[in-house]
Amino acid sequence: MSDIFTTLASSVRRDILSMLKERDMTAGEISDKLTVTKPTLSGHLNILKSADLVVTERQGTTITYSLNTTVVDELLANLVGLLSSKDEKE
Amino acid sequence: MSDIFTTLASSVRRDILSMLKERDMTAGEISDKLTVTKPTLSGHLNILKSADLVVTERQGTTITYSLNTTVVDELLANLVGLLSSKDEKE
DNA sequence: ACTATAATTTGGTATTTAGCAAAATAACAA
DNA sequence: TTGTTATTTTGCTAAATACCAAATTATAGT
Repeated sequence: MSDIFTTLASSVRRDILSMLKERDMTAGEISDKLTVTKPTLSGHLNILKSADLVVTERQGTTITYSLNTTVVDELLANLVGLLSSKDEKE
Repeated sequence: MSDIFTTLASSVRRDILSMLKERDMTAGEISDKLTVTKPTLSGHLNILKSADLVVTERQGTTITYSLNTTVVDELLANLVGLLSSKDEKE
């Protein structure tokens, strides 16, 4: 729960998540859409993977990244728990 | 929208938001509950204020902090927009 | 004006993070 | 095994962030 927020603190990583929300993509395809170099992108992908927000599957020389929808849904539930409510007194 | 995530990246700031979710508190009261020094806390409160997540009201020498519930609700809506859905094809 | 209390600002150091180029690894084909 | 493509790891520098102590501001009481 804790490091998910630091994971989301980067706009590059948020952009990646938005793209993967639409469709699965290889690292190269993601790289084509962003301005950072491939090594930099690879670092971001690693962070997303460590946070369990994405999963990977290798097909030959390419690696396809996809959203881990289960964890993303959990994250949203946690966010709502963190910030909403407060309705106890009114 | 962008810097709200960097604002939430700090556990100290998330703790402050959780506390303010329960009740309004002065800077001193918040400080009593946390391990950081007052100057450090003041910096965090400034960041929360700049992100429009909290509002302040001075009463004499004390300053009371409260959640800006309007903006917090907007934030939650944006988060859901960023991460959920993807249901277009299924 | 003087003192006390609450909170913030200033100035500085240390840790973390993001970024790149160059080198390395993985899978495959010839 | 040599070469090619896709991706990652390594090594490094620059920028951002967090933290604290000391100094400062703001308000109220005497």
